Amino acid sequence: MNESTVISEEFFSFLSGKASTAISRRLQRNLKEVKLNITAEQWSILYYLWMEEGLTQQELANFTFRDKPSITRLINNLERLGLVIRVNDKQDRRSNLIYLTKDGRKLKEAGMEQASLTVRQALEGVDEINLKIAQEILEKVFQNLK
Amino acid sequence: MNESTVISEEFFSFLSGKASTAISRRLQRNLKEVKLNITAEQWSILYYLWMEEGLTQQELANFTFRDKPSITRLINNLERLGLVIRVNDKQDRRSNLIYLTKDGRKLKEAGMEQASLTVRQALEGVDEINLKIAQEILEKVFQNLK
DNA sequence: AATTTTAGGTTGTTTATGCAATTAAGCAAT
DNA sequence: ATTGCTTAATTGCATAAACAACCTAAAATT
Repeated sequence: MNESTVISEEFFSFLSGKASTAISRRLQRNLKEVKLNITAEQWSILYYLWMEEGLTQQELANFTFRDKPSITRLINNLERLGLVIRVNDKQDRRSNLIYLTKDGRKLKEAGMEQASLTVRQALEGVDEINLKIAQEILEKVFQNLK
Repeated sequence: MNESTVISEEFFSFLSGKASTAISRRLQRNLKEVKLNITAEQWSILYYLWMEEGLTQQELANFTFRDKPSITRLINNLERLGLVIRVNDKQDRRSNLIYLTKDGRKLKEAGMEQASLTVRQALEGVDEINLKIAQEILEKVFQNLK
């Protein structure tokens, strides 16, 4: 892209993240449809915990590309909902290790199913090869700016 | 995409909109760098007004894919900053037509320049053809879900 | 060992978001 | 003209975001 890049309407759409906004709204809706009363943001934290428990808040911040205060408050809310608990790390007393509660674990199946549904809905009619290209571009953009 | 779609890490990155988050954070930073004290979201409203004044709040909502309450509050803030004014539409008294103030118009050049800078930074080393593909995929995703 | 620097979390403040419910104006159709 | 439906905008409520400032513990320097 050269110096004289002009911002087009399409480009603006790209820049404004309309697609990802649409995805997260749809996820929210799909979660609600099966009575999972968690937000899309809470889902994104749970997702990493479903993969591996005992992550620190800092690790969650890195995974989800949010700042530390955002994670503090998301964990606060998830803790209030009884879905996760903070466990102080004996090795490094600055850190909290975040674990799922039984209730938190129980949401995994339905939570993943609704996410998978959301992805299917989002990608209907999307060519796999082009999708791969799009992912790479977005990854490149992210690397350029992070 | 078939029924058994598994959510991968990359995919999650796609879903979570890391790229667009990074873009809007960078835009924010770039605006600040030239002493433009507006948020990226405010910028996105001003962008459409710089293109055409006298849009209704509903039109701005459609353009920016936000709901009406969000626009109400963004306009409130922009009005408080003295950058826009609401003018009641004589033809349809339910509508507000949003106009830029002199100060609001003055921001156009610098505002567009910083956005353009942001885009250049985001797309460094990105192939134009693949970029086009990525845009199309995102547009398709948006159409699938909106 | 004492001091400085770095790292993990929290709190405060401002802004933004989504959804639901409301008000007021326009439109339709009897 | 009155009733009912739709549309534009606002308000209330809960959640989330970014940034700065802060606290405490760990690590690094001297």
